[in-house]
Amino acid sequence: MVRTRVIPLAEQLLDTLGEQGYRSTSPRKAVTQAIAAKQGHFTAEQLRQQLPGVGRATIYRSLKLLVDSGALCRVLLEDGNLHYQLSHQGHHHHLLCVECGSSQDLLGCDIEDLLRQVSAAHRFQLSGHWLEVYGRCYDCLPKAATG
Amino acid sequence: MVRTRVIPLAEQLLDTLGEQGYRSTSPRKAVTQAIAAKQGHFTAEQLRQQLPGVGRATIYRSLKLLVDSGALCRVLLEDGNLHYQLSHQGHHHHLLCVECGSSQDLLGCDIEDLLRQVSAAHRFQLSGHWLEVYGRCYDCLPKAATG
DNA sequence: ACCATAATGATACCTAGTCTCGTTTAATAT
DNA sequence: ATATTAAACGAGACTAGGTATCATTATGGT
Repeated sequence: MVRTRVIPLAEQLLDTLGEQGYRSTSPRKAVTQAIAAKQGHFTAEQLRQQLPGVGRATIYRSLKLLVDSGALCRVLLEDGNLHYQLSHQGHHHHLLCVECGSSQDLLGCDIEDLLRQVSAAHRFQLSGHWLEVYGRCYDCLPKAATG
Repeated sequence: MVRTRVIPLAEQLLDTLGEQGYRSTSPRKAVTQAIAAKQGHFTAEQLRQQLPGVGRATIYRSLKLLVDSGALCRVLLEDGNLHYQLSHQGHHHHLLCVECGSSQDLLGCDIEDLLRQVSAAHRFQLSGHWLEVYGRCYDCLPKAATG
């Protein structure tokens, strides 16, 4: 069994940018570190409050680069707010916990198949879709019941 | 066969508001008429441009009332913009044509079932979801092919 | 160490929407 | 028909979230 070196997440994110020819600047380090320290999803605004030394434009620029590079993905919460979270795989959906903000990835599920069938039945040429699923994760069920 | 009187759509919308105790004012008439004349989805901004005589706040207020009353529903487009459209049924999803802006309702499909199964498998208590499907309707396929 | 240029932050701006408040108007009572 | 009064209105201030501009700074290659 080969033990691969565990690259800290922040470094990984920075490397992703590096691979695409983007420089490794100190604001970007701050942003990637802040992101790496997060659990679950977060907003640009949260990041901004956490990094008062980094300009607003820089934060939005960094988020955009990371989304474009596939390292982050955007998720839309029930309240209509846009959040970001680490993206571990290609296209997939999320079970978003409304209680603790965690999310589980929904991999290899049959939703795409179903959508393909349904679209075909409506003579509709499918080009994309957006799905978010809201609820409570197992850890948060007790809270919801007693709280 | 009973032939029911066809109530013009604008009147229907106004009646919906009336049933809930809201007054039938001339700005509201203008808004419901503009909506009734639309095909497919539209933004608050489009409505605003079409009705320069109606105040911004009034347009947003009317939209909110109509959404709350169930006559309209909100749809989120691929570009992240919020649109509105007539809502013919309860909770359902839409096949949104990115070409002409029309939409087909997806009724009685199995997506909810699938989501319930998947959630259960992840020990996740489902409370809601948001799904939009993008593509081209049958009428727009030729355009996409030749254009 | 130098240099070209990518990246930055301050700030102005923009879009989409909400809030406030003095005025108008619809629906009801007279 | 008129008076009454609360609902609804519009103007405009304000907010949140995000983008554009541009002079300055810092990075990475030489």
